[in-house]
This record gives sequence, structure tokens and C-alpha cells, in this order.
Amino acid sequence: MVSTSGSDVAYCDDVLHHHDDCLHHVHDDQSIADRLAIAEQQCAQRGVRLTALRKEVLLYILSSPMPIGAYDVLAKLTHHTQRAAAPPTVYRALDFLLNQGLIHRLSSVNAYVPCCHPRAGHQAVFLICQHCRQVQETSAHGVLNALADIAADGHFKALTSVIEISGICQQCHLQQP
Amino acid sequence: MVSTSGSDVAYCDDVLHHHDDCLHHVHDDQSIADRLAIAEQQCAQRGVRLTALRKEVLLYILSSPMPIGAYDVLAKLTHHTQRAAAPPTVYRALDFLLNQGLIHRLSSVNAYVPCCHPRAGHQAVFLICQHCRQVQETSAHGVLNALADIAADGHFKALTSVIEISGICQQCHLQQP
DNA sequence: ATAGAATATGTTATATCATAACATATTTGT
DNA sequence: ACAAATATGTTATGATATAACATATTCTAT
Repeated sequence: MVSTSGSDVAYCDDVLHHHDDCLHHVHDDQSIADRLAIAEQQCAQRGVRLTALRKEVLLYILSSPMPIGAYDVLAKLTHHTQRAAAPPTVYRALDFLLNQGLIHRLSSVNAYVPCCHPRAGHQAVFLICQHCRQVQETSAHGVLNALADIAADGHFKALTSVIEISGICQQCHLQQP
Repeated sequence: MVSTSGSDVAYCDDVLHHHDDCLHHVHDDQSIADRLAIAEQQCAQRGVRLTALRKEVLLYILSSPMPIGAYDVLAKLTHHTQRAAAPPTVYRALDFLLNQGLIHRLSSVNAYVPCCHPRAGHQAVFLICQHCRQVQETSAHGVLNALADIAADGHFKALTSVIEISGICQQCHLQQP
């Protein structure tokens, strides 16, 4: 019933774009296919394997209109394969995708989102709407520059960052004031 | 064996201070007592109750040289009272302390730290050393201003933030290059 | 001071998120 | 085709957090 081709993807109708921010649920079949193709190219270049399983997990994350939990991925996988998968199967795939920079983990909500800029090994700032639960990934240069300044002070060598801002997005704010 | 007076507090010997950053484990009995007293004043002013239980949980968090997990607090509590406490007891106390701005939750490591500036309803940036596991809470005005700019754009109304930077602190960097 | 309301804590059970350890299968390089 | 490396399956368990309801404590108004 569920195919791997992307035909069972959740759709969303209208979406606004703000400068260089990404609403990660901005997608249709085509953009998902594109992003899968980009992921494949990238993995091929690096000599790592985007296996069928990993690709399927990435598809589920790309297809979700909001951050998706590991066990939700697991449920989709189990439903698709008609047999129970186990958590490590999913977590290993997630680890791979995280390591390749193809997805991000939102630790404040224990969930995963696609990376909008998978090419660069970039840091991101996530704006999580408490109302619609959607997430914008923004490059937020000002924030990142400020963090770089902290490192430059010599006080701390930053390696990985978790920057998750919860609040109300513009759409929700306009829709119900 | 364990008293509520703070006499069983873990000590740390030498510590460096950087501008307005706080190494939250910078404490001795006196500073812990001070901080408990401040917390009491603050709660009294607000008309909320810093009960014995909540105060004890706060004490454990203040006393810990590094971020402490909910179940570690639970263990201390159980040990102290000589009878098994249950998780909700701890989580409710943590919720209270979080709501009062007396502690912060580090969601990337599922642990809790005292707030260095409990007076203000401030946002904080945490620098988490991957080597020594200690945490600096810094006001990092640049970062916060940058976040304020995002809000000012009208794109997002920030309510709560999780800014956790993992890396290597200066001490660890100097000690083992 | 005491009753009723509000708040806080105790208790049991369970939900949710994640990994360790080991077995099997698949792919890769020679 | 073989051995080595990599990936996946499987079982069990660890770690973090909350729901639901019972009891106890504190506060307020009389």
C-alpha cells in the first residue's frame, strides 16, 4: 500500500518564504525527488552508501510536514515493509543521515528535520512554532557570527551547536491575534 | 548522613572567570547558601512557595559540579530521605524551578543547571565542554541581539530559546593540546 | 480554630526515546 | 570466490518523562 516512490507523501498547500529561511515542509513530489537525488549525488561523491533503508528514512523525514520522531519513522517503516522493524534500525539510519549532514536533530523536541542546505557543513538556527509545530531553518548569520565571536575570544572552541527558538511563527501570529 | 544544610557539597578547587560568563560550578557553601537565600527572597516576593522539597532539589542542582540529570536528583533525594521517591516528585520540583527561572534545562544532554542570573527572565547561551562536561552560562549579548533581530523582522516571535554550544573549553584546550 | 479551597506531594503504572550486544546478511576489494 | 568491511536484523534493556489518581499540607475566609 505504501510505496517507496514518494507517491504517499503528505502535501501542504500554501507556504510563504522569508528571505533565506526554509520552511522545511515546503515540498512537493518533485522537490522531494530533487532532494533525494542531491543526497544520492553527495553520498556517492563521498564514497558513503545511501542504502535503500537510509533513503527511505530520509524520504519520510523530507515528506513530513513537521519534525518527525524516531518512532514515527519506525512506524512508517514497519507499515511499509509489513513486518516489525526494531528501533536500532531507525536510529542507525538517523545517525548516518545526521553524520552526512542530511538531517538535523531538534533536541528540544526529540525529533528530526531535513537539512535545507545539505551541501555545507553549516550550523543552523531553528525557529519552532509552538502553535503549528512547523520549523523554519534559518541561516541567521547574525547569530552565527555572534557565536563565532565567542569562539574567537579564545574562551571556547565551538564544535556543534543546538540553537532552537520556540515561539509563534508569522502565519500563526497573523491568523489568530 | 546527608544533611540539608549544604555540608555534603562537592567542592571544586580552582576556577577561572571570563568577563560575565558563569561556570556554574563556581561555588562553595557560602555561595550556595547565598543563592538559596536569593531564591527564597525571590519566591517570597512572587508569592510562590519554595518548599522544602523544591529547595532540596535546587540545592542538589547548585551543588553539582556539572549538569545533573533528573534521576540523579531522584537518587540523592531517595538517599537523603531513606525511602524511595518517585520520578514525578522530582519532575514537578524541576518544573517549578524552571518556571521560576531558577534553573535551566539543557535539552541536548537531558540535564539541569542552576541559572546564574535568576533575577531576570533572561535567555542564556550555554557552552558545554565535551571534555570536562562543565557548562558556562554566558549572557552572550551578541547572540541574543541577533535573535532579537530575527523577531524584529516580524518573522517570528521568540518565546523560549535553547542555545547549547558543544565544544572544548579553554581549560581543557590548554591542558591537553 | 476550623472548614473548604487551593496547592503540593505521594504512588502506581506506563509512555516515550535511545542504545548495548550479538547474529545475520550484504557489499566491496582482491 | 574469498575475506574483510559494512550494513541490517533481533533481543533485551536502559534512560528520560508523564498520566492519572490518592493523600497530605497550606492558605483563606469566616
